[in-house]
Amino acid sequence: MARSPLAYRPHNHNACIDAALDHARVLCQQRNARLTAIRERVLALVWQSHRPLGAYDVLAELARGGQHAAPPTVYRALEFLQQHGLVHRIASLNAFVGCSHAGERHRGLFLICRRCRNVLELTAPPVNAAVEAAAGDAHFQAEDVTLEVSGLCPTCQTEAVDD
Amino acid sequence: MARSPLAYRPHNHNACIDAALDHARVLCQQRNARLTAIRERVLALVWQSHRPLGAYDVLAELARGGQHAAPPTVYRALEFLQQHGLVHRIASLNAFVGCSHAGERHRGLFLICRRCRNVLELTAPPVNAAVEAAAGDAHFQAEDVTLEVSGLCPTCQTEAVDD
DNA sequence: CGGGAAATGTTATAATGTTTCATTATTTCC
DNA sequence: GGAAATAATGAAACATTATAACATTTCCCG
Repeated sequence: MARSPLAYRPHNHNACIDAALDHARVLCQQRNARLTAIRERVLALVWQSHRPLGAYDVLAELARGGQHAAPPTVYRALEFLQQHGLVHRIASLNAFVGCSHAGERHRGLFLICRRCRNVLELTAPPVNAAVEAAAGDAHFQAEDVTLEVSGLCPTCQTEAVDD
Repeated sequence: MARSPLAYRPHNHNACIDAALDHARVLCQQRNARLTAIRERVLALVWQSHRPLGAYDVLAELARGGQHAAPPTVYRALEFLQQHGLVHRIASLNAFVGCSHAGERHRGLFLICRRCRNVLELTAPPVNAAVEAAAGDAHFQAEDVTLEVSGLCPTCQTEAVDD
């Protein structure tokens, strides 16, 4: 049997964070975008886990680190990170998650476990093709796609009692 | 060339509303669900157009009709309507739209025009199949799917200057 | 170094959604 | 029909998420 995706298994998550930060630094340098201290800090916080983090959770984490900030600061940082494809907003949760395909130009599909709340981001070309086709049939010009699937991850299926 | 979908064209919209209300009444009767005055009123308001309506918009419309109501009233009505598949919540807009496939047990796909804000609901089995397949590959047990496509509807494509 | 753009700080407020408890309506069952 | 149980609504307060507006600082570039 295949192993569960990384996001759903225990793993050395510091490696995830470091990789994401390194990647972000490179990307921003290439684009002449300024990955300032706050932006980097917010990115690190979002990557603290594979669970989406609300803007006010980020705020609270900043405060825990002794860094006072007001909502606009966090929203601005998140907006920057989104624009550069470093985080995604999960509309169904009003929360943000690190992008695991940063820089790749992709259309993400998110598998959100309702039990452990971990999120796995997939790139599924057949899904995108099918969506494009459906939109095309309706003569609709697609720009952005929000595709979020809620359910149970492999780990939680085995123990879910239906909570 | 095929005509645009109904939602994007001028049409006798009162017919939409009436059909939706009739359909809702029948469905609720079959299910022993109580389509109370408020619920029916909210459903009618949501169907006022093919544009999603926010909960507070519904509230304002109720007020315009002389009917005082507090937020929970509206949220409760919307929740009931959702549970019975009579309206859908559009997560990316925090708003609600009438379901055009009420009672059919379906998984909707929403085409949201960013210019005129009309929404067309589609049922696209190939899309659902592709999503299921992608989730299955990740051993993920899908329950709910949020699939919202933002872009330009046929009508607005011809005149969109990029606003 | 100085001028301009970008980023951040700060305060206030808007928009969206929920909790809680009281009250009223509706069904059920004798 | 009438009492008990259940479902629905009313009402007030509050929690959460997001933005507006304007002042200040930082950074880049010449």
